[in-house]
Amino acid sequence: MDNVPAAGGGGVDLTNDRYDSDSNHDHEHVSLGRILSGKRSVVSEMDFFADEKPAAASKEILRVKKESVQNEDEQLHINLAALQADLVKTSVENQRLKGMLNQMNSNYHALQMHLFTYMQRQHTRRPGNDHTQNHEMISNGKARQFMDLGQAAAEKDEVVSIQSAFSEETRSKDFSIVESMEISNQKINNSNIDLEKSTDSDHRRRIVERELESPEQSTQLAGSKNNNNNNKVPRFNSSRDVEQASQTMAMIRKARVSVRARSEATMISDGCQWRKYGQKMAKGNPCPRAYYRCTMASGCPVRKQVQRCAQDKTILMTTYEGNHNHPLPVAAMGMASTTSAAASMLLSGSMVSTDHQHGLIINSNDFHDLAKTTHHHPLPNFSPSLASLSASAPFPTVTLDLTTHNNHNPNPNQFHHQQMPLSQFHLASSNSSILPSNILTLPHLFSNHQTQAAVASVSPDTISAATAAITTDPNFAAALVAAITNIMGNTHHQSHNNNNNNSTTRNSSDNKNS
DNA sequence: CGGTTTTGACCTGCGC
DNA sequence: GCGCAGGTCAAAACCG
Repeated sequence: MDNVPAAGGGGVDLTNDRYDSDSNHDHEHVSLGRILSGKRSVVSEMDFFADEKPAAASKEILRVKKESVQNEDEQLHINLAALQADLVKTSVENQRLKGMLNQMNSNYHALQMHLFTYMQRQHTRRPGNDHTQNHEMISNGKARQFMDLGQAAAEKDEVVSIQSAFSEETRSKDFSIVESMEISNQKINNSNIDLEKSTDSDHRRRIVERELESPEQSTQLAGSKNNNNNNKVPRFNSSRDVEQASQTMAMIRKARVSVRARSEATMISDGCQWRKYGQKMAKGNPCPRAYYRCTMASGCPVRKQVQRCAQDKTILMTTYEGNHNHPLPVAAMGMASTTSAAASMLLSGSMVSTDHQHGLIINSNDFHDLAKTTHHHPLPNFSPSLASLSASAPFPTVTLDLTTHNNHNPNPNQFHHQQMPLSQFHLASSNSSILPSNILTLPHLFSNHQTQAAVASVSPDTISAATAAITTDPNFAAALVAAITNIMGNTHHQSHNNNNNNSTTRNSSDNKNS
């Protein structure tokens, strides 16, 4: 290219002046043929002066060059048009997402404020209440309010109206998080109004019971926005339901977040300080399981278990349990929101609907909505490649499997072949030889290409840090409330069905340390 | 010397 | 009631 004189340039004029009188077309063709056939490998300025018909040749070169440039222009225009079309589509999608985000955001915060007010009121009405975490909740503001749902749930007959907003009925296909929050808001509102009028706890209890016994009223409270939701409003019309709700809340306190990630290290650093307090040989796994306790603050209840996968020893399984009772360091908080959003989305009944034939379906588009709604900042470059929710384990366990795409795959092109359809994917019993059979698998929550790339590039350390932070995120408990009540119905059925396949089934071997 | 790790003993829950 | 397995305790060892 550099060797070709510019069209209309001085070089061309110069050759024309010099060789204008000669018009040997054969020679011209020979020269052109040589040029076009590439036999003259380099068309330099020196070549033009040496040739008998450089002017004609250069014109032809210019013509060819011009055609080439035109072709490139056409190609550019096509690409530009495609880009512009993509931009328009993206813009439209952004507008739609913004609208959804705003709506969810406002509802979410309204619910937070109502719940906070409600629980604060309960706290102040019980002078003997020594719930330290309640105190923290009040002192730290709304950031911690959801962390205490578990404690609050101990007062089951007072919190049940909140629970009911996250009923199992959220499994219904068209039951959105916004609707759930609206119902919660209105029910909490109603409870607050009644409670303000009441002066004694018995009266308050009667009010809650009245609410439980009159689901139709609650339905009306949920508003007439969507009549189809009338039959989706929670119904706690028996003491058994209340007891079940109480059990659900107890489970929440025992909820776990588990992460599978590839790592050579014995324990991946997650920004927190841990002290090992035990090690055991677990059944069916030659690798010992290590038990760690958070030592960043005295009395922090968070514990974690670290164990290598029996089938693939490059996979490190880290399970977190409990909520930190202290602020997390930046290192641990960096990716917290995204992972928390993943857990929230996974657990949120609003995102999961029921296909009675195939199990649960989750809409991948909703993840980003919820992530932005609950965390108010762009997603870090972290996403779990696979998440699952154990329904039959003793404790509800969210498992984020980051090994599927966060592997050492030498061929990045295979990446895309592994992807599930972008819009929806089924949650079905896992046949994986690594994942426990009792864990419901949500294949790939994050299906856009950007997040796929992020998954491919994220480091195990970061993953672990993010997961540890899940347990500290105030939204996590809230999401658990929704999710566990959501899956309770399924849980009971599936736990019965899966009892014989439970991965925690014990064998007769003695794994005790000796 | 204080904090952490190791490791055998102990506790608890569950199934038979 | 017994055995098994998971989980925790706590004394000793280890480490910086």
